[in-house]
Amino acid sequence: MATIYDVAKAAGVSPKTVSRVLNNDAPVGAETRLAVDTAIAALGYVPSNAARMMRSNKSGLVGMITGAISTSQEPTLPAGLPDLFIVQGIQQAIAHTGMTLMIADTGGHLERVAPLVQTFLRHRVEGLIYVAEYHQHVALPRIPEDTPLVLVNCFDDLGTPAILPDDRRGQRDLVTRLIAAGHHRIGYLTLRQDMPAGHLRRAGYQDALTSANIGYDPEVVQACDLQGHPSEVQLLWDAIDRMLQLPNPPTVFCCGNDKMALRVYGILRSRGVKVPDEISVAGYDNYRVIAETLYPPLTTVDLPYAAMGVRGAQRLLAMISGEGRKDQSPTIVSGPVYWRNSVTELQSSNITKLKSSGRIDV
Amino acid sequence: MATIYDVAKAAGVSPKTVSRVLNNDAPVGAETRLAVDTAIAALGYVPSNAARMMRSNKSGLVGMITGAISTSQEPTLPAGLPDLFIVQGIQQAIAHTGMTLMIADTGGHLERVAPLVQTFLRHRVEGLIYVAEYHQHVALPRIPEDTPLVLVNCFDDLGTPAILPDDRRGQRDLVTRLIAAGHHRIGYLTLRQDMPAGHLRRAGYQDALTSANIGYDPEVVQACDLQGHPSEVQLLWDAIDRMLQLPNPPTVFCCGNDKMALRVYGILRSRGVKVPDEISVAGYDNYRVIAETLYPPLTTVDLPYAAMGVRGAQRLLAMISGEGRKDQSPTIVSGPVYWRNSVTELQSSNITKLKSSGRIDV
DNA sequence: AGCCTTTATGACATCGGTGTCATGGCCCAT
DNA sequence: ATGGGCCATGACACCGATGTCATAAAGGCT
Repeated sequence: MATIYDVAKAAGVSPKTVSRVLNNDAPVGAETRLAVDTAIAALGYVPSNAARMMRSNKSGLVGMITGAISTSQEPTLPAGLPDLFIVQGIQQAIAHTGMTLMIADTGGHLERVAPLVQTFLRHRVEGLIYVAEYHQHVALPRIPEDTPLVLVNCFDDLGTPAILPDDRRGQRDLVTRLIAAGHHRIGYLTLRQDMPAGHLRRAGYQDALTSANIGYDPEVVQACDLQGHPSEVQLLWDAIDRMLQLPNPPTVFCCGNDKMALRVYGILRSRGVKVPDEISVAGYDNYRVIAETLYPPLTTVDLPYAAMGVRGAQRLLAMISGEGRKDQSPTIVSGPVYWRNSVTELQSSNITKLKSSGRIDV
Repeated sequence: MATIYDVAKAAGVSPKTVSRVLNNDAPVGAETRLAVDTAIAALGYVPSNAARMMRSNKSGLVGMITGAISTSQEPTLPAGLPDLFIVQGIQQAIAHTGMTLMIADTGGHLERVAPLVQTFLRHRVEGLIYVAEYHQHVALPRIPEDTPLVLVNCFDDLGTPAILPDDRRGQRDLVTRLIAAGHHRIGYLTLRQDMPAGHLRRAGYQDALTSANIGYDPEVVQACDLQGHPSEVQLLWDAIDRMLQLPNPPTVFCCGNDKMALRVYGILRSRGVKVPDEISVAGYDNYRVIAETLYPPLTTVDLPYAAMGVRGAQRLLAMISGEGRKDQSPTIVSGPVYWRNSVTELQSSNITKLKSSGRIDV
């Protein structure tokens, strides 16, 4: 690979002048510049970042560690990966500043984080981002104080800056919208309550009911998430059966996520129940392959993964440039409700009001 | 950040001795080694890859460029991203060798490839991988001869090493299996024929018919892919309607991909047709969120994305170490058929025979 | 004309590691 | 005792950029 010395020799100038042409940080004669540019092109010269870094101590690198591109082969784990939109968001925001993103994967093994951090530190990354595959609590090994770190889709006990989805608000917005559409009996098939997403979404469900003065009825709420375990379908089927046989059955099934909604479609139709004519269905995540492909398309709440990635990168970049290093408050990102045809409007009286509040997407 | 000189001073030895301890490339006295290790720990020293690279000219970096993590915001494009399993495979194989993966994204704009390559070259990557989001032909800008390049999920006219899915064989295997299960009238809702996947899969469908001495009937084959255009559902609906009303209707619908199969489930059930009791459905891709979540689970062909990633990385690593640099033949990776409950066995006479041939997964 | 500023360029040191070579003990076989 | 070989260590140059300083020519001002 050609070096700056080769270029200098070919152009008949000093290496320093070549450097000046490259960086445009000092005036260079037009003729000289031309000679240098010609030599660069002829030799196919590309400056070495390593050498540049030796002096400037700026690597232009950001490291990202994730379990999201899970390397694990265990089929028990969810294999969805829309969470990779987070990576997309980060990439986009990082590239925008001319920095380069290095990525590494833990394969779900937290003990692999430390060596990966070590590798990144060797490359003198200017910051680190840790991305979790779903909203969760994490305990990372300690990372040197002077390397900024941002957590995305997860949080820890140390007040490390975190970017989190606003599950509670999202679910509240959706249910509020359902109520506005005339649904006052809202079945809720929840995720596991020991996961932040499950717990927060359910809280949002209750928030919406409370605001609308609708009582919370445990009869129409049931956890149906066994994390992909085969008996999950049976559990769902039974829950739906039970709720439909109530004297006052739900007019809509609100599902813990879109994947569950996909199952619910299948179950309802297998029972000969029409969606949405006889019962409405809503999901959560705006997992597009499901939500947009289902027929009818699914009403759901956007899990703003791409935006979270962008915000995470932005927050990291700010920390790199010295801003807000001590700010420990998490950044909560909320996504809009996507209102599609899986939900029937039972009455449209007060929807206009909601729309003008700006929280509802059409 | 501490340097090797700081460590040397703290340990009372020369920098070179510290280097020897770090690399274990020459004998060091036990006492000295201890002193150095202590100093390293005390100072939190991490060697600089940049400095190391200056001498050795080995960066330990591999660059990956992709349109797969598409940055584009255009909702017209598919937003599925199981193709990111390719990234997972690559990451896994690269990490295994101790190298580090840098990634960049074109956002679907081919003209952004050149500057990204430039960035990678500055970091002196030892090889490059280009990943496409779906099986396609590409024309990349020229890349310096001495930097190995591997294409994954795409190919070009220059004989650049490529890793491709065996769409033809996959579809042939699936249809062969359908025929063995007694399905002799096989409806095929294809992808666009101008895309390699569409064309090859259809060829595989014909291969299987031919082998089984079943005539190809254009009446039961129809392209139903408008790449997410809204009228796609209508097109599918009409095609299904038409085929079901034939005097001799199909006993199974073979779909161009799993996403289409998901739609077909919805359409069939909306028409009151039971899957699989009244008609069977098969997909392609083994897009797990769909295939495993659908009820009943979908029979499909695995698109071996993770394996393709691994193979791509392996091929690149081989080229980096000088092997097979001139080999222009593409690596074709095939995935197994996943036989699930969406297909009814009309007759099971000769299935055992097929199973023992090893091509069928149970 | 004389001085100061600006422009254009080069010499040289430096960043943090590692390859090369040299050096001084020590052990062992002759 | 003595020369050869191994062990343990250090001095020094070098990788490829760039920051600092020096220098020379050109242009502007009094």
